[in-house]
Amino acid sequence: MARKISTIHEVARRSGVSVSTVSRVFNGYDDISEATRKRVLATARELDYAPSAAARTLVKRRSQLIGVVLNTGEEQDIRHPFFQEVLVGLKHAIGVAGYDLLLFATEQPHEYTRRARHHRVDGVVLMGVDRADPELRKLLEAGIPTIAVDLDVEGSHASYVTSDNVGGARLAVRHLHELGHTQIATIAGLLGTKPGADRLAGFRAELEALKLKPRREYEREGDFNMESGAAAMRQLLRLRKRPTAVFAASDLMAVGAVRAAREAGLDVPADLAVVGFDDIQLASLVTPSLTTIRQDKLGVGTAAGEGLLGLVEGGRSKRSVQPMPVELVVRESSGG
Amino acid sequence: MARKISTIHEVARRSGVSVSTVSRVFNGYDDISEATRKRVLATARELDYAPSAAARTLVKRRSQLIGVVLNTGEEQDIRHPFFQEVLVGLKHAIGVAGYDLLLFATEQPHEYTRRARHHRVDGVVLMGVDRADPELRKLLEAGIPTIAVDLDVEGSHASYVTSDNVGGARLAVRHLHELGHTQIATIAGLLGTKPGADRLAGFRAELEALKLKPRREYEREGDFNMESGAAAMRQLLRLRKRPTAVFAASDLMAVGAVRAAREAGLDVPADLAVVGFDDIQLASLVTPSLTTIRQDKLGVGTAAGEGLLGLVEGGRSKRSVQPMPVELVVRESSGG
DNA sequence: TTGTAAGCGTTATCAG
DNA sequence: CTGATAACGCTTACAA
Repeated sequence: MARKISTIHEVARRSGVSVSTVSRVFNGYDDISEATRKRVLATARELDYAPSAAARTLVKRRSQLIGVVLNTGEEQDIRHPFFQEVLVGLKHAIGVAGYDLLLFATEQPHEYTRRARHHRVDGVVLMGVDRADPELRKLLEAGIPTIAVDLDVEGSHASYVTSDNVGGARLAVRHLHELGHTQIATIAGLLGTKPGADRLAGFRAELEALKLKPRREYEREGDFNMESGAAAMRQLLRLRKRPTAVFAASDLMAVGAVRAAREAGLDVPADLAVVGFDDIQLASLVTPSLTTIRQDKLGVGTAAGEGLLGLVEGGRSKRSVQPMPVELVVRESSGG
Repeated sequence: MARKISTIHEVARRSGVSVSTVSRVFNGYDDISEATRKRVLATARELDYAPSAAARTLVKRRSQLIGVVLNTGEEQDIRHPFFQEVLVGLKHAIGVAGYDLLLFATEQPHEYTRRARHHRVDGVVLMGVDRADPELRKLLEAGIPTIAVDLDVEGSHASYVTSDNVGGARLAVRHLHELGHTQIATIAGLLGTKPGADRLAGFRAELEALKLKPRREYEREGDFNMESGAAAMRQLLRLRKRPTAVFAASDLMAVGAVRAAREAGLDVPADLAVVGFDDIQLASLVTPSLTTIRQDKLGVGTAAGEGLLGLVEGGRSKRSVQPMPVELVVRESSGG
């Protein structure tokens, strides 16, 4: 039933011109008489003609496609609403520039460099990719413009975008300090990830800036998920000098921490102040609502898209990596 | 820096065979001597050869690409984690079959039929598309295999997938009834959408099956979001004979309803039992935790992918539309 | 079992 | 301003 797709030849024939003329019209050249342009456009509309992306890619050697690697780990990443919003921002940014997104789906574990070449994508966005992924090196070596999210890759054709994790962590600690807390602990995210490491760094930096005594036992590593937050909190509560405030590197861990504290008979925020990170939807809906550091997820996606287009079109965009601004959102859990 | 992409000709030359032989090897034909196959594969690996998708698409007239229309409305859809999970399921299902996803990003409002032809996608998945979208008709007429999510399109090359909304609503009502409730209200979703309409239909059907008296004033329409749930609840509470239980057609509306009830001084579930729909992440994390109808979002995505591949590869898959099973998850808000 | 050659639908170069 | 024509990289009869 699929109506036959019409080609440039038909448009040419039906409007009495050559294919090159049609091609020129469709590529916006201006050395075309207004009359023929109109005629061509008209018959094209009649035939519902759409140029073949494949043919075009073949000769122009670029596809107007941006490849997206979205590692949806067994369970973890999927649950994280983060990527969805980033994707929306990305889609918008590259859409206005006339590109479409190619989401690599084929299951070959991590063969994305080959697939990028296969489709001749003009650039690649990496999301949820592990820094240890061996494909990463291959991709960078291939010279394909690349932007990673939350992973610090750099090179002449590669860059990354991430939120201001250090600044956000400092904001959180400062907030707690202003509330009078001096025994502030942290539940860090996976330290193998850039956000995990940076948020811990920010935590330490602000402690130092505030001249608060750093204590190793006040630093616990989680995996960004709720259960790990609860586990870490239980350990913190076992300390002889337990913290009165805790900065969790994700909202989910913060929720876990709150639960663990309550199970131990503590009141949040009266006995324990908690600050999270991300400002995911549930942050405002749990009880107590979560004070947190808001990431601009849409903005991260937009920045990734624009940064990538810079690399793709403008040659290397020398613009250094600018972390995306974050914002402290005060709610109940910190008692602020 | 981008290393030149090697072509089939180079592979052919370097391994001393013709291009057609290389082509045969890569297309898995078996009329190739084991010796040459090995040789070809070896040099291909050496050159890091990846066949050109564009060239292949041009001659085979199919792209191994599935187009995805993901309407991320100004705010609403984005916030809904639903699509992310469906996308993951879809990606997996079509990935194992060797397809990739093409996410239409270009901003032309709804020109997706043209874009589908432009890229010669083998099929299209529609998500978040409005039933009134004029492009919808064009797409179906174009004869491109299409599967919609939560939108009942049908045709020789089109079908859809959705959860068992009617059954889910009935489950919810029955649960409330078993708990002793007889004054059960509903906060429906947008009735212009398939899930909204079906959940209301299920609500009514179960009421009738249970021989409960239907009351028009116990039916309120929301828009799936929290605030609309709260607003609807406030109205329900104003009735002289207020309901003792309410089935909300989304978890977000259920949360809104709970809040409104509490603001009115009612206790949930003691004074009012609430059941939601979806089982999004926050359902288990709010207080009280939400009794709800769980949708298998991943399953919806997988079903969409498999159904589409059926249409694409097997010709029209005559399999009638099977709603995806849902499940009652009992938590605190219903007092169950 | 393998090679030759004609497309697939565009764009780009070169004439006119 | 417009038309031929040679690529672009691959698949597929058709030969050998």
